[in-house]
Formats: sequence, structure tokens, C-alpha cells
Amino acid sequence: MGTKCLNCPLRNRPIFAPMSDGEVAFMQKFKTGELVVEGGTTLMMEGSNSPQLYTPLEGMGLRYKTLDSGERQVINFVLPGDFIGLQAGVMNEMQHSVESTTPMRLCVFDRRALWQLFKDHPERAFDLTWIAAVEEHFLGESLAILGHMSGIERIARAFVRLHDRGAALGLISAARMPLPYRQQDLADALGLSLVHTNKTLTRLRQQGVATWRDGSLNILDYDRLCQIAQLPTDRTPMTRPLI
Amino acid sequence: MGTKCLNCPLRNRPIFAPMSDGEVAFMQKFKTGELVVEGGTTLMMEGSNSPQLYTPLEGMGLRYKTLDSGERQVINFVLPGDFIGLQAGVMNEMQHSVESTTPMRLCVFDRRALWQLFKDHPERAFDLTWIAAVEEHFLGESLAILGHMSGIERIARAFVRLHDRGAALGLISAARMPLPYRQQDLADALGLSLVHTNKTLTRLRQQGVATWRDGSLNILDYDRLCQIAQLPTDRTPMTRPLI
DNA sequence: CGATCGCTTGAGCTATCTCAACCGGCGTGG
DNA sequence: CCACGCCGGTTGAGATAGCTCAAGCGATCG
Repeated sequence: MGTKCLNCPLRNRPIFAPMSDGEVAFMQKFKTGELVVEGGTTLMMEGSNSPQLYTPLEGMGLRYKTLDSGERQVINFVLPGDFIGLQAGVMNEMQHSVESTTPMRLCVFDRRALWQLFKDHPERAFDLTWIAAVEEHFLGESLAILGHMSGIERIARAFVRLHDRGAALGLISAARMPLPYRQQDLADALGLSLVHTNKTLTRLRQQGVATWRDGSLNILDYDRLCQIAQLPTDRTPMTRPLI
Repeated sequence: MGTKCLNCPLRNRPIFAPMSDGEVAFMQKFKTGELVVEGGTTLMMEGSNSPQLYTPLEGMGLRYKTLDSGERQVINFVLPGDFIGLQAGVMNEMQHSVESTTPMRLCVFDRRALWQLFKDHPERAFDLTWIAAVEEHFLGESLAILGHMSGIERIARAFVRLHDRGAALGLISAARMPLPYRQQDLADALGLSLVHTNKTLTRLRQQGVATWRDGSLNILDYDRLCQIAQLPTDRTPMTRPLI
């Protein structure tokens, strides 16, 4: 039941295919500017109605919900190329917040352009629905992870997924990629306590499977990690949560 | 942080608004037939590429993923008016399975109609993206539930959500609605073991909060249930997971 | 220098899991 | 019409993953 590469059937474009020149030109039309922010900036607020959509060009962030109890559920990690704010563009309101973890440079689009896009470029509109459906797929997977996997399995899977995404973005060098989050962030993403996350990370480190220190993830034994994560080693490269 | 009513901004249509005559006529154009199935029928198979889209008119079902370990994660419960198969319509493949629990009557659409729709009716295409975004919202919420809530809280929330949806569909009479699932189904939806689910249900019953027997959910103390579920009592009616 | 932040480690507690047995209803076949 | 098997639900008992509380440590910063 290995994960397949996800292609948009309309134009047969895999998630991570770089944009063609035509596409770039097309995007330029909608681009209204670039935004540079510090780490720790809130880009989108739950309940807000932002007039902008973003795509990060550099830097990393977090997508999360704040619960009534004050706890935080991290929905996923935001990497370059993701799409931020489609939810607000299409519903009237964001259902989660987005925050930069490191300094970020973002490409800014105007929200009104979205409707224009639907009218004038049905194939792009189709892409957007596709993006949303892909996103749904990953959320479904996360749901299954939280529902059925143990702490070490969850962390292993998170690492493999992040490694996949990092690889697709060319962020990996010598089995090492930047992962500038706190242990608390990972804990909130996986529904684990900070303490337990820490102890489990220690275990992975002692077993020589993977280390994550000083914002840098180092995968020492990829096969073993995949095995723990209950993922096949021969996955087709892919995976990017979006919107 | 109460949940808001979700309106499609384009036509300001709330999730559950009945369709206008024009809309009904419009849908008729795409309808290719009706399908009647037994309980226990698999309507969509994970990894399959169904040429049809469905909307249940009667009956209830389940959306689920089968994990490599053989376990099952129920993604959500399928009630009349839901949309089945958009994911396959837009990606090439379903990422989860759908199964009827009771006998069902379904409205059938042709998948190719979807692309026609995007070309000819941008506002409907926008609706579809909106639907996907709404779906994403609910999955995000489920994620938060599994991540952070105790067994009794999860069950209480599931009951409240199901009650909301049942109410919107007119399925409730005397605080009682049909809920023809097995305890195992609920357990798989909430990431709990069957035994623990059973014991927690017993607890809710003993406390006079809610009973669920013989396929019928009876909410005895709505306020208390909402309190346990950490939801405000004055939610605006809404909620339907779709696609 | 004190304060803060992220990480680490220890100790005890409990929610939840697994294993196992049993029960009643229902359909089937002899 | 009875015997049997199966399915869903119920209950008990023991094991444990993961939680909370609490303390300490090194780095960074004003």
C-alpha cells in the first residue's frame, strides 16, 4: 500500500514539478509583491479574513489551531512552495493560524485575483480544487497517524515525511536538512506531550536512527526509520501539504 | 471561540441550505441515474478510480482508510447530502474507501461532467473548491480532537457533531436520531479501542448524558454533553463533512 | 548578573490498551 | 424445532504508554 505520486490529471503535473515559463509568467500577473518577515510573526490569524494569499519563497513556518483549552494543535509545517490563505480566499475566514518560525520571504497575491482566476482560467481553478483535495489526503493521513500510531511511530513518520519534502525542495545535504522547530512544535503536531516527545527523540538518537539537534535533522538509518514509520522505503518522491 | 456558520462567500449559501429550483434543475443535467445498495456495500475503494460521483439521498455510510497494519481509520460518517468521490474526480484516485452501513439510495453523477462544470460554470467550480476547503476545516478539527482530547471528550464531541448534522437533516425526533453504526466504527473514528469506547459509553449512559443503543442515539442532557465536548451550546447549526 | 528559553531527566500516576471470558439475539441447517 | 455458530455488546483484570509535576542545566540576552 505504498504511497503513490500524486499527479494532477488535467495537466499531469506532479505536486513538485517546477513551474514552466508560461506558468511563471502567469503567476507574475497575480503577484502583487513580496513580503519579508521575522521569525515568530503571525501571518494569518484564525478567524481573520486576510485579503492576501502567500507562497513562501524562503524560510519555514507552522500552521496551527488554538483550542478552547488554550492548547495548540499544529496542523502541519509550512515549507517553501506551500500555499497559504486559500481557505480564507474561498471561505471567508481562516480556520487556523499561520506563523513564521524562521525569517521568511513570501510571494504575495491578491485575494480578488482568485475569483478572476476561476472565471478566466478554468484549468487553474481545477488545479486549486486539486490542491485542496491533496491537502485533504494528507490531513486524512495525519488523522490515521494520530489515531493509531505510538509515539515513536508518529515521530518516525513525521521525520520521513519532512525528509521527503526537504528532498523535493533540495534542502538535503549529506542526509541532513534544516528543521528549525522546537520539540514543543513537533509534540503539538503529533499530539504528544513535550516530555514524552523528548524521551522518544532520545531513544531514536541512542538507537542511531536519527538525530535532531540545533535545528538540523540528521537521518542516520533511513531504512530503519521507514520501518518504524510503517512506510515502504521505495516511496515515489512527493508530499506537500498546501493551502 | 464558538464555531461559526460556514457560508460560501460567492453566493452566500450556508452549507445546509436546500437547493433552489434552478439549482435542482442544474443538478438534473448532470445526474445520470440513481443507485440503490445494500448495507455493507463498498461504494469507493481506496486506490480505485471511480468514474462516478455520488450523493446519498437516503441511508448512512462510512469513509475510512485501511492502514498497513490492517487497522482501520474511520475518516468520517457519510450522511445524506454528502458528496462522495470528488477526490477521485479531481485527483485520479481515491485516497480512502467509502462503504454503506445501512441500505442507501444514491444520486449518481458522471465524473466527466466535473470538468465541464469547471469550464462552463466557474461559480460552481468555486463552490467545489469551497466544499473542499470546508472539508479541510473539519479534518483539521478532527485532528485537534484526536491530538488533545480524552476518550469521553472525543465521544461527547462526536455525539454533538452527529446531532448537529442530524438536526440539519431533520433526522431528529424527541432528542433521538438514528445512528446505525457499531461501537467499533465509533472507536475507529476516534482512535480508541473498542473496549474503552464501550466502557466510556456506559459511563455516559450511567451519568444520564446520552444513550446509544440499537442504532439510536438519545441525547438526554445536551448542555452537559456540550460541556464535556468543550463546545459552546449556542453553536450556529451547520457541519457537514463532504467530498 | 539575573531572567528567560529550550532541552533533559526522574518519579509517580492513570487513562487506555490487550487479553479473555461471557451473554443475548439471530440466522442457518439438520 | 432445536442446536450451533457468529456477531455485537458487556465486563473483569493486569500491563503499559504516555501524562503531569518537578527540578536542573546550558545558552542567550538585556
